[in-house]
Amino acid sequence: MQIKRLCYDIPPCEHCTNTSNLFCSLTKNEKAYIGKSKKSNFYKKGQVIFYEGNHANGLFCIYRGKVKLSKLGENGKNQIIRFAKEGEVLGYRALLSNDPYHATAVAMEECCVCLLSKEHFMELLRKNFSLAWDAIQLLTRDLKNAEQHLIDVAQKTVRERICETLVLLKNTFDYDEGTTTISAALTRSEIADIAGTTTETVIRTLAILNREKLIEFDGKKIIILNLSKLLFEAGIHD
Amino acid sequence: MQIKRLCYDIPPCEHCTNTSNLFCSLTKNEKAYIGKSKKSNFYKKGQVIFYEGNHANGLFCIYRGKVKLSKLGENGKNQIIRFAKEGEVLGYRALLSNDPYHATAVAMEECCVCLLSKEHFMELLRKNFSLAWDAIQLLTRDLKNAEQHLIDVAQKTVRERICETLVLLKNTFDYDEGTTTISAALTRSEIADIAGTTTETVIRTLAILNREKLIEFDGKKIIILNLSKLLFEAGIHD
DNA sequence: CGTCAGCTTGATTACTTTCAATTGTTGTGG
DNA sequence: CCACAACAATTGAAAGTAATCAAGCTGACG
Repeated sequence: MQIKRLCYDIPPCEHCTNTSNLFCSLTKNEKAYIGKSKKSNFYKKGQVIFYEGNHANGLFCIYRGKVKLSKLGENGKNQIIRFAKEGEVLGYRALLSNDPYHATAVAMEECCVCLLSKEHFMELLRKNFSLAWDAIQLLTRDLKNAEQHLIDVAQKTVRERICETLVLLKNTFDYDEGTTTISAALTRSEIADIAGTTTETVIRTLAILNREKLIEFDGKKIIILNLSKLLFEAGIHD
Repeated sequence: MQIKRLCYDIPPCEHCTNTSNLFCSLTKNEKAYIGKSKKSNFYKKGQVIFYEGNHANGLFCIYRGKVKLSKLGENGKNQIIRFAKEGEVLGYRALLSNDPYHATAVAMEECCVCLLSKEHFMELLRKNFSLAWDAIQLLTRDLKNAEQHLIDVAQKTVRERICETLVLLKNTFDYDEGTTTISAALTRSEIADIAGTTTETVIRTLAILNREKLIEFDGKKIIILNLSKLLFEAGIHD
């Protein structure tokens, strides 16, 4: 039972070994303060951590696991906005702008997520410039990514977008130890929801990329055989 | 000569009548501080205020005029990211993340833009929580818009996107006094760069919308005849 | 008055989606 | 452990949508 294993050993925030991108510049005391009313929750694959449109009452910090953030279009179609993994925070945007959550967060695998109280977080934010600064850095990063993603979707062909999605998955989740197998196993329909296309087109395109020896399949997982060619095909020429 | 008229009367920041979305919570003294080394510049239609990729050495604050922010895709095609008008700031994202400008800013008409020194801004930011807070609010707003725009481009048809673009233009620039004529005159190719399509398709679609009595043309400008139907066609059902 | 940029229209082509049908996989309860 | 249900992947054919290419038009401006 993987869930049992996860239950062990969730340290208090001040001893958390995750290098959180939001709390990295806090002192031990500050971390302890923010974690005062920490609640750790477990989610199985597919379970929802929060729903788009619902009231935001806390900050989620991923202790273990991968999470996908998605948003519904007017027509009911899902669009995956971004991913988050160990050490990353969720829902900070909603807290900062005092809006409802703008996206739905779903566990992609067994997850352990800590919920930090809105009050403690906001309190510390007011007093601590470096926390506000880190929040700004996070926002600028997300904004940059969102704008880049926008241009990609608007201008690239489906094939390019799918190649780029594979690169994104590799960068976000890394390879399985010692291989070039992307460590996250997504469904074709999830890949479609990132690239902004349909399941069928993803299947056909992946089959072509496979025939072209750019990728290979290992069960549900995807092995990258030729990363540089994939980058080229994705229209990424840096 | 409109440019001559604009030259008159640019007040120091502490007496600026624009309700800036970034400086609204500053005191007079703080505004004076930030405006210490203010330089006001004039741009004619089509002139570039800053280029994507160039080093960011100051904060631009629009005193008069409208500006478009665009970004190049890998294939060289332009994508208009957003617009800005009187009172809005440009380039704050680059300053905050210490990156180069991520977009190119072009004057859409006669503009007067004040350049505030990076040092004074950053200095005040460090000392003044309410300024940092306003920056956070601005970032969350832009992020929300970017994500919404992403979903629109990814999921809507060209027709929906063009309808939505017209609504966006109306919301951003308002009508000409006492009419339903969108006050900004964009080229078809600019509209295409917002909606993520081609000039020809914009022309064809606008012609159809015209035939359907949703819009009308007044020279280069577009008159909205039926806003609620346009909203519906844009897939905006709030 | 010529030129240049923007606008318009038509015809063709390419790409993607949609629909439909089939097979494969996984997890659950009897 | 098997049967079954639910979900995921696959394949093919048909339909639609928008991009591309090519050509002519219009209006502003030096």
